Amino acid sequence: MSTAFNEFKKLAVINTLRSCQLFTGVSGADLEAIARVTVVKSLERGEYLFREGDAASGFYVIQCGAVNVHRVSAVGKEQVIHIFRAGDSFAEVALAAPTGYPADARALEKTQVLLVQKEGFLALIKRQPELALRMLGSMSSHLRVLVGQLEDLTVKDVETRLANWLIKRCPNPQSETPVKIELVMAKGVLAAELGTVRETFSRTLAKFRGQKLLSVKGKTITVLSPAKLNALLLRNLGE
Amino acid sequence: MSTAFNEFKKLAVINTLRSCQLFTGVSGADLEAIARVTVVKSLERGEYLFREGDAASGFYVIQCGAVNVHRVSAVGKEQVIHIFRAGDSFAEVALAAPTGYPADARALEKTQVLLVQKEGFLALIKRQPELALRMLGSMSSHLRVLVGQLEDLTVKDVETRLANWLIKRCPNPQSETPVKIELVMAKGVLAAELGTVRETFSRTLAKFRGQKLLSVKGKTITVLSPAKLNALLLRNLGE
DNA sequence: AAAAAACTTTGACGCAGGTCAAAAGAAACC
DNA sequence: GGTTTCTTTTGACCTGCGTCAAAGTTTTTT
Repeated sequence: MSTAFNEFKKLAVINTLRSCQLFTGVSGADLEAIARVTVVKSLERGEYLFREGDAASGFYVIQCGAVNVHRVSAVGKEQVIHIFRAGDSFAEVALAAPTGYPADARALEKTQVLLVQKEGFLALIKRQPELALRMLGSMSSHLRVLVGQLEDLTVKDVETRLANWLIKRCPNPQSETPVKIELVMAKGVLAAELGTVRETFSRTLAKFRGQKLLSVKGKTITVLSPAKLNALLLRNLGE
Repeated sequence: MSTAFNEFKKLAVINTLRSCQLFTGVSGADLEAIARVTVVKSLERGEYLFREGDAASGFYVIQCGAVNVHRVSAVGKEQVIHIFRAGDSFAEVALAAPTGYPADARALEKTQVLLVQKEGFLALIKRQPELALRMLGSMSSHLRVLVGQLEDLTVKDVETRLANWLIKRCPNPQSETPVKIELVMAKGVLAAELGTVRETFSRTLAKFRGQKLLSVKGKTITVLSPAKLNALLLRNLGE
């Protein structure tokens, strides 16, 4: 491999790191140091990045594509923990893990990730406590997401969860003007993310359609009246 | 307050810190430094330590008693995240939180906690990156618990969750000799921790009693044959 | 453009578990 | 000891949602 090519690759890596929430504001020199302990991995659709219990070699930053982090029960049922996309970091848990990864991770499409290797990064931290605080922050936000999921899955019903999901992608939930939402994933994948199955998801969409709250055409969902949907959401939450 | 008394209090604090998983192996000098940014809080049964959204002033270590960390939905339903007891630390998330605490915390009985204050502790970390790594480790294990809960609540049924809970407190799950388990909490509290309600919990106990797997007398549950209960658990998990 | 593969929708059905109501213990308080 | 309050148990009932099966759709492949 030519030196020029390596140089190019390093720049690409640094760019991805910079685009990652986790490293905003980190100096160029530090990013370069991180890049030095980083390797790139390519994944085909459906390929596993790691499985539950695998030795934790580091954490990941997504360059492009999407990764489904989930658990599977003995029955084979898959519980989606989160779907990560370009710029997201995940599996920071690996840094502190004497045990392996606590979940499975599989590419939903052709994906490139950076693996920031555990040993090297830990050495870096010792020199830069600032970095450790960032990791702490990132893990805490993942914790928040999980806590939110817990509530979602146990307290709210599917109708409410879907309404919530839709409203989150409406720029202005008070507005009466229709909003088009383009699904990036297959409907079945979204269903899983919402903690349900294709069929129930489909029915719930149908119900909303019946109430003239939205219209569906392929992968495009049009929320006809965000305000009305939002009202329904609040009503569901409110009692 | 006399100096002697303060000295005594400081020793008690350091002792509690030392007994905490999180700080095993931390040097006496460091513990003392931590104790300096720590304050003691007493709580009556039912009293709230903090509520969701409250400004995060630090994380906690339990000296004695028990704290129920949970979320409540708008409907008022309470989802238990975890019940912490003497020696446990929680709300480490506060260290990295620009936002407030992500959940509620309420004492289940008369309880004393140490509040390790955010600002002071963060300053300490900058001098001792080692500490940051410990926090990372602790948060990662909480994350693991949450991931486990997620699976539990969605994938397994109440019968399986209860069996699992019981088996966990049998010294030897293979054994045929009865094991007495003394409940520390009211049955309703345990039910909530298992993600269900009193009634369903009661019925599930009754079902096990009918199968001669256990007997119940007040707050004492006797697992008549851990081996048989374990078999049931494995069967439930296995297909 | 036809065939194959993958994804969605819809109907029928069953059940785990939540809610309501009422009774019976236990514990706490005067 | 008696009354009040809290906890637990049990029965009756209802419902959200998962499963199975079968018919469309859409996308991909060749």
